[in-house]
Amino acid sequence: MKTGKTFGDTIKILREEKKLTLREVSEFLKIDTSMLGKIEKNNRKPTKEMIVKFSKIFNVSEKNLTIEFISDNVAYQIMDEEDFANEVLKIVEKKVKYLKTIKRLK
Amino acid sequence: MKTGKTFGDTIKILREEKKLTLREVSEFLKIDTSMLGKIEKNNRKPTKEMIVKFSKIFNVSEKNLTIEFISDNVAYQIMDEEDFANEVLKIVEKKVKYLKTIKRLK
DNA sequence: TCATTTTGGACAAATTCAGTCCAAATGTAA
DNA sequence: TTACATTTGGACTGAATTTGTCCAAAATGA
Repeated sequence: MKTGKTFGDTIKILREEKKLTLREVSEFLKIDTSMLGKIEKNNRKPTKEMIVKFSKIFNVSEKNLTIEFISDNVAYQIMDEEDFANEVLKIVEKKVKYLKTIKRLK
Repeated sequence: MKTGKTFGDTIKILREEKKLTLREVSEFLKIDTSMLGKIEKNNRKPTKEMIVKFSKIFNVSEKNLTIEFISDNVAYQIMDEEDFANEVLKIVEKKVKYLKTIKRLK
């Protein structure tokens, strides 16, 4: 699985590769067709359960799909704030290290 | 200004350095004392305006404070999902680059 | 043309979040 | 100890955001 542009793109590409319609996939996920359409357009977010099902129906790693999804959120969040994206990422790295240490101590 | 542990920590440290009480600072920000207390404990988020005022009253760079704040959000977001933090960060970097290109083209 | 898929607006329900109020706890100085 | 100020946190309200559905219009395509 390659990291396409956005999470929605990824899902759409996977779906088309398998020659499935929105209706078919949405039925499997037990959500509205329209909802799935919106997810592919990045204006609704999938739940964890949906991601699990996506990984099943498209036969891709659930972990990768999850990573793909989270990064999408983070990327958008960083982007629409300001132009500090790179600086932010550097600090985030430090913070993550810090928080992991904390976590390990508990 | 150094990057202390969390955004709340940073604010608290700055406040104490200036020997100001919660009441004094919250008055300046025009928010409830309790609200400020929660911000220092990271369970309420400051608005942009609050960050501007923080930077004024503590005499620190607004940009750095903003970066500090955004990174905090991102770090927590990444952390509490799963243990994929580092993988996520790598992908985010790519996505940000991608999104920036898009933005530039528009 | 007819049938199916895709798109997107409008909306209700659900969930999350901000901010305030207040009272209890903690600290401090005389 | 007393008196007073500061800090903390629970409970709550209203606002804002988000989710998911319904439906109809647009696109696709055989």
